[in-house]
Amino acid sequence: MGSMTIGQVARLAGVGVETIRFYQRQGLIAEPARRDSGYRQYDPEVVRRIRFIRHAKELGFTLREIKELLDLRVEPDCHCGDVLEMATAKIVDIERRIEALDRMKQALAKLTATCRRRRRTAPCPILEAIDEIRNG
Amino acid sequence: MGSMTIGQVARLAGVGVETIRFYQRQGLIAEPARRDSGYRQYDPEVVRRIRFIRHAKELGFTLREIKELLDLRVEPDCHCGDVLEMATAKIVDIERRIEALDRMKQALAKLTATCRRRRRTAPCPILEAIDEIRNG
DNA sequence: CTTGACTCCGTACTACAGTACGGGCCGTAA
DNA sequence: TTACGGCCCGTACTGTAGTACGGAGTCAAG
Repeated sequence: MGSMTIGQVARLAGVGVETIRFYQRQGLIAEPARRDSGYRQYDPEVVRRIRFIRHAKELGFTLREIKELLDLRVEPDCHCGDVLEMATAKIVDIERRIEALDRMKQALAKLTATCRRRRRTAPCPILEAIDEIRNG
Repeated sequence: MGSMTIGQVARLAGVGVETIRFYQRQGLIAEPARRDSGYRQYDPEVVRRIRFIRHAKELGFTLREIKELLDLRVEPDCHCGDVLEMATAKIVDIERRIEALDRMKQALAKLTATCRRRRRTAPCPILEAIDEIRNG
């Protein structure tokens, strides 16, 4: 019973079948056992692993980084320091991205406000103003 | 005097020569005048246009959207409404991205904090916890 | 036992935004 | 005049993360 097809795993993990094959090729998921027919036989555990990948992606990690994370995980004693380092770097990265997005938002908000207030004859301030925006 | 080579434009605009050719192919920049030799002759105005593209990119617009923006700009009377609509949609989009990044950051921050506090024998909480994170 | 859904494989294709390549012409300074 | 850097062109390649395709074999229900 403890064995699932790729389609079952895909449905449970919330990804497509092709995505699983792709993750396999990328080394994010181990090559599973096979039936005589060649059909992949998955341990239900792999569902957790794919969800891990999904969530890590949502956390802003790339597949490459996720692979590193998963590889660390496999090592005998988990090198928490390495994980911590990656996570901390990722936080800094995320903060920078938030700041940049916030600047974008402020700039656009100001522009749309001006735009809504403008007189019929005035030029569109958004197009005029994008030139002025500096990032950082 | 009023005419520059592609290399000069590239330097002033802060992009590569190939990027300018690429923008040309994508219709973001008009095909410029040419010398007899075939060399592109740019009006310095194009530097502003490329900077516009760069800044719009920084504002989170894709090249496709930037093209629309630039095309709107060309139309006789600027349809500010359309621009406003795009900008407003972009603000909503940016807000969503900020929220997602903020959730990521909170999650990672909590994890690294736990990680730093953990006892030698405890499992690495980051790897353990990524499974638990839900995104909105 | 047949039908239809599922799975196999490798390859090719998608979008995005460039970046690189190679062979050949052009422009300018020494 | 020659050397060197700049520019021409089309095409191909990069990386990221998948998605699609097509022909063949397989599984399970009716």
